Amino acid sequence: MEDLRCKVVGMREENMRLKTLLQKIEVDYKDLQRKVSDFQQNFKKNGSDLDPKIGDDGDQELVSLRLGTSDHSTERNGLVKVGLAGEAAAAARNGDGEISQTSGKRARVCVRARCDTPTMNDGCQWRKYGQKIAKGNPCPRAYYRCTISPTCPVRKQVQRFMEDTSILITTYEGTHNHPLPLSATAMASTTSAAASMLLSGASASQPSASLNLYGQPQPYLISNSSSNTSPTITLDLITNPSSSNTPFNLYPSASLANPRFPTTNLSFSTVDSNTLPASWGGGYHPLLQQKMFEPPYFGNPNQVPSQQALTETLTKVISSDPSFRSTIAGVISTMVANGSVGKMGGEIKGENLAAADSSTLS
DNA sequence: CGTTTTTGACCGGCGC
DNA sequence: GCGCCGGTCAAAAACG
Repeated sequence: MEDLRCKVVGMREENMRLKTLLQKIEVDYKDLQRKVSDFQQNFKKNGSDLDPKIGDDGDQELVSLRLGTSDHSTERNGLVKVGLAGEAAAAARNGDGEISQTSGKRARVCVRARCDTPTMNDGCQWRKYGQKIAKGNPCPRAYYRCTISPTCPVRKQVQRFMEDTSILITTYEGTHNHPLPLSATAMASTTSAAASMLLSGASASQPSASLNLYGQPQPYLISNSSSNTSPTITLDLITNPSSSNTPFNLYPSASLANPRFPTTNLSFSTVDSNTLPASWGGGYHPLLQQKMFEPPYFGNPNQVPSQQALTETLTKVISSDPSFRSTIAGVISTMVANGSVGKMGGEIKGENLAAADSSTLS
């Protein structure tokens, strides 16, 4: 009983912190947006070789900051239309059919995670349509397509990591052309934000862009072909015992350079948890799942003592890393746009997201 | 009986 | 041009 009261008090404090955090995110986002706007204007004035299509759509917002929500009008109507940003961003940039740097190749988001089940439950419905033994990895690679809509082009590849078969490597490709179930939105948001970040980096021909994540080679190569043919961003959700204390790492440069496209790696490993969320069924970013949206009655008791530390780390990460900020903003904006926040549990709706305004976040 | 999975065949891109 | 390889197709099998 006493324990429960402590937890409730803890949750309230947590909510207050998160509320503050969200306000800070919003302020940072606006600041970032302003900087991007300035950046674009400078480029226009200076006759830069940056893709002229960027920022031409009137609202002075970089595609990359849209975090993968491919259709604003749809979003405003309360439908969630999220997915990998590759096609959406490319389409936005190439409204007249102009070929961008991606050369028609879709951005891929590769999620590496520790998972016991054959596939990660990301909330979507998938139908397996093929399986292959890829060269260099004895573990078969399975091919799935989204079956929520018969016309949905989204595919995913699932393969076990050769050197540690408990690690599941899921590669998403394409953009959902239909509303997603609630449970699938956060994963799609996260991957779409990641893909947006990748494309925002890939679209810039100069390394000076503030969101540029260019040139972060993969520390592990899953197979050498997929990453060679498409720009790929890797979300690493695997605990790395040797990692530093920050749960969010941009991998330092490694020796495996991608010959054709940049590969960006984002690590969401935490020092506290040594398992990946067994299920993405909750549909949240693992960090968010643990820290923001997990109702106390579902909470893992083992995580309670470290919550404050994690919160502090999260705060530090968010305030220090614009890319992660973008990812979180993407998730939050999707939730807000979907009106789904309240369903996600706890006081997050009434208190924590009161300050969140979808029009400013999306 | 409808849906999903399995699995060999096929196709296209790429390197030599 | 040829062979290799990844990705997809589609018929058959399995499943619920």
